[in-house]
Amino acid sequence: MKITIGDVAKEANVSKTTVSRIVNGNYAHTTEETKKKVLKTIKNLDYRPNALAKGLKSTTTNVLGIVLSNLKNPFWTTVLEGVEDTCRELGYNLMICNSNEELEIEAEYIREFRTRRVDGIVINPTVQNYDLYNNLIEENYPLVIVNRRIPSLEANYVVMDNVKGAYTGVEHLLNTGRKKIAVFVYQNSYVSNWQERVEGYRLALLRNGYSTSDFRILELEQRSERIKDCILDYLKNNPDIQAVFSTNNMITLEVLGAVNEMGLTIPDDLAIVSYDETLWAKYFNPPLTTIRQPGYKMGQLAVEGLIKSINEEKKLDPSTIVLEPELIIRESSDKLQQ
Amino acid sequence: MKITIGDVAKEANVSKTTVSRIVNGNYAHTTEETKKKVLKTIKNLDYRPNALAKGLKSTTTNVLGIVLSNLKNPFWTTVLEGVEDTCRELGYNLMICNSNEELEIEAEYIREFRTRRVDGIVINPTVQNYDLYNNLIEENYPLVIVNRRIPSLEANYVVMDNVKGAYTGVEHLLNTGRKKIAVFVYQNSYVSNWQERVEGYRLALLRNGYSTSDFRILELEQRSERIKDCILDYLKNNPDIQAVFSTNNMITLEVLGAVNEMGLTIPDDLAIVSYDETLWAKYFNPPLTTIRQPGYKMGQLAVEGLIKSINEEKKLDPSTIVLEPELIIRESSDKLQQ
DNA sequence: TTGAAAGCGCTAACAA
DNA sequence: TTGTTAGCGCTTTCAA
Repeated sequence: MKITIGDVAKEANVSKTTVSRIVNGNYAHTTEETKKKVLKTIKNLDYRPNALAKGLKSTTTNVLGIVLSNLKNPFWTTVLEGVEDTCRELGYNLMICNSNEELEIEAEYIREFRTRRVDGIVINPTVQNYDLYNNLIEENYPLVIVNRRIPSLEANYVVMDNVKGAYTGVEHLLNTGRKKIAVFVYQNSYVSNWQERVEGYRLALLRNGYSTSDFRILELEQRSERIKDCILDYLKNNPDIQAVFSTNNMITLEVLGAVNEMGLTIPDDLAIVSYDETLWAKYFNPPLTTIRQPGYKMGQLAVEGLIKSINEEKKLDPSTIVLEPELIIRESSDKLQQ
Repeated sequence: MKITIGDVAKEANVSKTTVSRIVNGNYAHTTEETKKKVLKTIKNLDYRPNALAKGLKSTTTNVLGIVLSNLKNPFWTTVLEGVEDTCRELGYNLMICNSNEELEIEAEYIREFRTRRVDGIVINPTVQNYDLYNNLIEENYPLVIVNRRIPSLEANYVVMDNVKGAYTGVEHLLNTGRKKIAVFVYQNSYVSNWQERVEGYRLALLRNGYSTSDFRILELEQRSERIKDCILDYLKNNPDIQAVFSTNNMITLEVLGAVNEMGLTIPDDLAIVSYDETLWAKYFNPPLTTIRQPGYKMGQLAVEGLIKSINEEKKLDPSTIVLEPELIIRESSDKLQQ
């Protein structure tokens, strides 16, 4: 039924070795004539090499695995695009899975990737499976961790400068005349990003003459259905707030919902700066000021680094790449009119 | 270095056969004692079966491939979620790639999937590689086509009822008092969906007492940077238009941009109904009336059908599943005030 | 209940 | 330049 390398060899009257060489573009040991002959029979028989057999023999599959934690957030779609494009360019295929922030699923998928002998793994970790990540690194399994840092784990990272992003956003709000600024953030002690963004907020206030008593921090429960209600309560109880710095694009949507419901005007009643540039941000009325993260670039660099460490003979020193976010100023944070 | 089934066998003083049976949960031929012994050594040695070797032998990989055409559109993220979850539930892993609507890339990826012996393929086709799809079907390669129909190709489809979705949306606009309704659509003669949505628009007008002379159809170039300009021109040249039926969520965003720029008020100056419910639709001001497509369900049914046809001995008759869209009414199409 | 042995399709060291 | 041969790690038939 299936055409194998043996069928081609027989048909072309050469050995399997010769066919193998030609299939793999290794023409150095072959006359032009046999090359042509073999190429022709390959075409005639519509021969397709079996990647499983090849992988079994060569212990390399040219497949990479990626573990994401949330498919809904469009930021990850951008990262995935970068990953996918780069894989294609460099001749790799991609296995994808979604841990949905659950430890067990993450562990199961990593195990699965190893069983399938993927050449390397890109992961946005739940952060909580420390032994799992550590194990991978100890066994020298090619791995790049993206977006989140894992405390005290030496590894290859591609992450964003979250402190700087938040700092820039909050300072912009101060510069446009806001004095009472709140930050909205998910509570999750494992994810460094969110703490870093709050840290950026704190720093911006402190370095601009404010004190810790000016901090206004609202922590929200990520999985909750009641996020908008929490935001409504908060805004009603703190009518002096002039601006919200939102650390996540899903939170931003809920803020906008709450603002609509309260009949507030943006930016006069409340200015908004939001993390993550999205497809829709510039189409809102008024358009949203956002902090754009280079997600595509993150995906690209992760794959490039991964493939580099796959190809390297000896273990490389772990490296951390930090990417810079960029503030995109739009009308949701226009200068305050006095 | 790597632990193989042989290492386990040696360590446990049994044959490879016995280990193989136990690894695969086949305990029928084994005493409780050897089972325990083997299970223990597997754990001790941290043995991981090699999926490549297994696949080579059993000619089945438990991997599915999916070819998407556009990662940016959040509709596809939803579909992907359905696909991913269902794969996980049914014990399959997923390879993903993005054709980006390009024929050559689509063909290359399909070839790659076959080389890797994925057990089946889910595809949102560019529609233009007819021979490629036909070839797959002739060779009885498990395949499910989602979202788009390919003319005169008998295959397994999971698609949406686009005529009905558009019909419902346009009729809703008529019912709320609009008489001059335009439809905005991408021009692409290959994609049935868009033609079907225009068809739904036409039908809704005709069945409600309008004639072909009332049709207002704006075709837009998908890859163009000038979409908003085209929309602006159109709206300025046709000031009598009371409502826009947008067949795509990206077009909708451009319409909103144009509306903001012209200073029009929604829904009084212009009502909007848009294809595809999105994360952001309900947070706009005013919230958008949309047509929700069951993308998650589409992904789920595609995978379930695919696995069914993988497991079936004899070839099943091709089946087409049509999913129903749902109109979500919000303020962007509020009743017209006279 | 257990195991020996053949072979899945391919690669590569070595020989010719 | 070309081919022979020995596996890669696993499953499975058949025999013990």
